[in-house]
Amino acid sequence: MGIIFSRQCEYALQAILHLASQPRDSMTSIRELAAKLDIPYHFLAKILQSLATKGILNSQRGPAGGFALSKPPEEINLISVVEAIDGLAISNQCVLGFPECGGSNPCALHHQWGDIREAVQKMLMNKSIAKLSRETRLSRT
Amino acid sequence: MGIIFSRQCEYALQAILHLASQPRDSMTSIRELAAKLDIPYHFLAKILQSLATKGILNSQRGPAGGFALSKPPEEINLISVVEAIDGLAISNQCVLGFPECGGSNPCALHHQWGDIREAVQKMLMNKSIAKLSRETRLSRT
DNA sequence: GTAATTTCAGACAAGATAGTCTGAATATAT
DNA sequence: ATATATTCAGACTATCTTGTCTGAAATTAC
Ligand code: SF4
Ligand code: SF4
Repeated sequence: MGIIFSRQCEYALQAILHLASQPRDSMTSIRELAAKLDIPYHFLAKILQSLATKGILNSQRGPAGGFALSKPPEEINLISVVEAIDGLAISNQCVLGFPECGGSNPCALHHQWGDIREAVQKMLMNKSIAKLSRETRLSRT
Repeated sequence: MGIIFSRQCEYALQAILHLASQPRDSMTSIRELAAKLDIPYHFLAKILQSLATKGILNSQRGPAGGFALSKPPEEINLISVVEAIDGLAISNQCVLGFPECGGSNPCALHHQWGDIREAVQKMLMNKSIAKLSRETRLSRT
């Protein structure tokens, strides 16, 4: 697992970020993505397939086929990607791992963690792929 | 894995929290801790041993033996526990999982994630076990 | 000194996540 | 039609995390 997202989720974000930098009408193959991003081919394949069935990507078979964003990058925010791969545990579960404690009788950490969690969610919701891609291109070669 | 800390780390925090609620000079056995917190006995044993070798807990063998905090709970902050179990990855690694990117040419997420990361660290550093235990006792039964 | 109770140490098993492999289905180009 | 390039589907392996088991070493009580 990555630091906060699963490995799969990290790969998904990286891939989508790359797709956003490509011309909107073109398809990008797994082969190319895997090579550029240095992600295991077949592992990436599964992740992309999963994103396709969830409606985030379009897929096209055959030569010149591949994947592309299903919506303009302005309309895709990070949280929808995270949710598609990792689910919503990050929004609900307890940081300390206490089993029976939804927050009805919150401990000291709950509020402070709540603030942080909110910040994360806001960040993920407000950041569209478009924004992120634009800013990323500025700084990463 | 838990949501942000490993399962081990969650258990460690729970155990330490419980130890902080016990009289300072008494020892608490693994058996008792495992039962009260509903944590697998031998798994907890390893975690406590690990915390003992790292100097966070004292241990005592034989009947009436067990574990106790090595320092008054005011002097133990959460981050030292997290560091002992999970290491410092949370402080250093990239959220997106990009390999070669320590932040020298940061992407758009880096700064925002940086803010959040700082908030987490501040929270973990400022919250002593004593504080947390006190406030926890108020709200949990 | 013997029995009981505990931590300590390390091997082992189970489960989850990550990654690999093979082949079928589909689309394109010649 | 045939060859080629791709996604699609699913079984399989590897690795890491979590959890279990067994027995030794230490301490206390009698
Ligand atoms: S109140 Fe504390 S223990 Fe309960 S869910 Fe919130 S952070 Fe976890
Ligand atoms: S700049 Fe972006 S990609 Fe690089 S370490 Fe920071 S968050 Fe990760």
